[in-house]
Order: sequence, then C-alpha cells, then structure tokens
Amino acid sequence: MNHAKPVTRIQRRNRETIREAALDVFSQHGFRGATLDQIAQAAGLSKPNLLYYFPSKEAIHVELLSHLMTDWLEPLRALDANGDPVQEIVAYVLRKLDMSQELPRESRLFANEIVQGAPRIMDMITGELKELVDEKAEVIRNWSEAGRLAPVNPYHLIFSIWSTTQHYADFDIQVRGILQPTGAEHFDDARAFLTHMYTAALTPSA
Amino acid sequence: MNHAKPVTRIQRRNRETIREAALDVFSQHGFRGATLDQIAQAAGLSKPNLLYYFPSKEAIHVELLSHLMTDWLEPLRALDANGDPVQEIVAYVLRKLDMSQELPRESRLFANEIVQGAPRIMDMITGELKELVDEKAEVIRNWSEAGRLAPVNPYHLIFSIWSTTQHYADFDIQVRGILQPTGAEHFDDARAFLTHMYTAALTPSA
DNA sequence: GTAGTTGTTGATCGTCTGGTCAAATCCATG
DNA sequence: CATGGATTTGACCAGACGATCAACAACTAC
Repeated sequence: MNHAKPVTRIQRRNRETIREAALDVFSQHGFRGATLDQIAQAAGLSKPNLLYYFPSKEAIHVELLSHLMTDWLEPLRALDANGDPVQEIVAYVLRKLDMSQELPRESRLFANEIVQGAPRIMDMITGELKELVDEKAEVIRNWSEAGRLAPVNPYHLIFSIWSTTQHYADFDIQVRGILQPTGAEHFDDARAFLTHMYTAALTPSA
Repeated sequence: MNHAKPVTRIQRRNRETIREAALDVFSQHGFRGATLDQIAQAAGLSKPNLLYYFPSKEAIHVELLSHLMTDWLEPLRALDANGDPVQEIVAYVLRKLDMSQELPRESRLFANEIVQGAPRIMDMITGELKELVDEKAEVIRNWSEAGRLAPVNPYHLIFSIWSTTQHYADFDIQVRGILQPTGAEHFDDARAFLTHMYTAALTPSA
C-alpha cells in the first residue's frame, strides 16, 4: 500500500503518458467506445501496466474529467466584474473559441460525457459548475440593470457562448465537411462573426 | 429472399417498433454504448427477432440516421428567399429550438455521431447537407449585399444557429443541472434570448 | 553487489456482445 | 383444415474486452 505516496520519476512520467493517450482515445470514441488496448497502444505500454497505474478504465476517465474541469472553467472565472461589460463578454467568447481550437479533445471529452447524460460527472455540474455560473450570471445581471449591457437572460447568454464556441471543437468534422478548409483559417471567420454577434446583441441601445 | 418485398402488416409494425426503441437507446448511449439486448428489450422483442428485421446493429443505426436527416434539415429548407430576412432567420431559429424541445433524441443521435467523427454519415455531410447549406448561405449573402441584413458570414451564422438551438437538446442534462427547472419553462427564456440576440445581430444598422 | 522495492508483462479468466441456426409457432390462403 | 411461407426464439458460437496474477526485470538504497 502506498502510505507515503512514493510518486517516483517513473510514476509521474507513465501516469502522464497514460492521461495523454487516454484523452486521445476517450475524446474520439467516448467512454464505452474506447478500449484499454487502444489506450495501452497509444501510450506505448502493456495493458496490465496501465492497470498498474490506474485501478480501472473508469478511474482513468474520471481522473481526466475532474482534472480538466478546472482548466475548462478558467475563462469564465476570468470574467471581471470591474471590466467593461461588452468587452469582458466578447473577450470571454474569444477565449473560449481559442480553447476550442487549441484543446478540441478536452471539449469533445466533455461533450461525449454530457450528451450521454453525464453519468460520471453530474455532481460536478450541479456543484462546482453551477456555483460559478450562478456567480457570473449575477455579475451579468448587474451590468444589465446598470444599463451597461443590453438586458438579456444571463444564463442563456452563457449557454449560447458555450454552444457557439464549443461547436467548432465538438462538431469539427461537420464544420470541415461544409467549409472544407485546408487548415484552421475558418477560425478567423468564426472570431469575426462571433465578435460581431455578441457586440451587436449586448451593446445597450444608446 | 424478399424479391417482391412482402412488407406485411407485421413487418411494418415491428420495423417501426424497432426504430423507435433503437432511437431511445442509440441517442442515450451512442452506437458503441448501445447493445442489441437493450434495444430488443425496449422494443419488447427477442434479440434474434431484431436481426430478422434488420441485418445488423449497424444497419439499424444507419437507417435511423438517414431517415432522420431529411426531417432534420426541413427547417433550413423552409428558409424563404422571398421573405423578410431578419424574420426568416429568427423563424428558423425558433423552429430549430422547437425541434430541440420536441425531438431531443434525434438531436442527440446526430450529436453522438458527429462528435465521434461521423464515421457512418460523412457522405451525407459533404453531400446532401453541404449542398443545402451552400444554397441557403447564398440566399443570406444576397440579403446582406442588398442591405436587408447586417453583413455577416452566412456559414458561421448557420453554425451558430445550429449550436445555440441544439444545445438545449444535446446538453439538456447540463442546462437542467444549472437552471434546475421543474419542466420545460426554460425554453421560453431561451426563445426570448435567441430572438433578441439574432434580431440585434442581424438587423441592418439603419 | 545485493536486498528489497518498484515496474512490467504473457497468459489467462469470466463476462459481454453481435450474430447464427435449427426448431417451433403463427398465420393467410385455398 | 391443411399447406407453405412468415415470424419467433432458446441455445449457442466466436471474438472482444476489462481485469487478475504469478513470474520476471529494473531500479534504488545501503
């Protein structure tokens, strides 16, 4: 038993290798669609070795989800009540869009989990996530009441930001099927469009 | 072999029962996560009987996806080049939102498939879907050029409509976890928010 | 260098799952 | 009511998959 948590150099390296490989596989195939063999192969380890570092397939998945949740919410946390309302929200939108471009696997990992009813992270949604959203919704509501932002339902504003930005990660294959870009040039158009849309929708009418 | 396609009363009934049950199961668990046993039980049939009506698990899934694609695109098809631009698009948004409310299983079926790289419907995306989107994007572009609509990238406008509306079906569990509604009252707020957002973003500046 | 701990893996187990099959049952028609 | 096709299912199969374990290899501390 690991009483004193050894955490050797090897442990740190292999656990990280496994996380990386598992993120690849889980985000592409979902929990049920992913196999330990796939993850083991992607990590360059044997299957029993995987289970030496993590007690089960589900443990790897849960670890990924909880580790990532914090990073995932960072942009919303950064929404500053003291900043300019419209600028703050547009900055949040662009930051989220950047994350969809840079971290599509993380986005798809959550999407897979939530579409299927979030069986493994429901408590995070009604806990940590709801708490943060409630707090920031209040900030937005105050901006609206002060006339510094068009009057909008803050919760649905946040939902729309999540959906429009994460769409470029979660539905990437569809976006590419339609736009047929050679690389990531369509992200520039997305940035321009979303900046226009949220600026227009949120700027208070004189 | 079914040379003359019998299609008896029983066949029609059972195939429909299977489709209904499969939609339930596939939309909740994804293709890989769904099992024939689950579908058989939901349909009230034995597993071999399922395979008497469909040649394989994949055949059921493909049948669902292709059958549904047509209905799914209907609202976009209805976008009328001769109508009032802003009204047409807002009406499209609300119709899509209604579909998310009334047909969440269909939305999740597609979401599951696309998040995982659309392995079974890629041809529909680059074919039927792209064709329709290209056509309607042209309509929108013309509206913008005529000054009847704010100048926006029509493709990204369409993506944003898909994502904001389908979010209420695909991420239902997250929306409910945060808003904790007792029923579907949050859809009214969503309708109001989206109407405001698209009206503000699309109305040409005098 | 050697003892003891940590790390690694081939072989294997039990279960699940998509799919098959032969036998049984149902049912429309003459 | 008899006949033949349509429908139904219990039993079964082969492969995949998560997990275990005993044996072996590598590393660390003394």
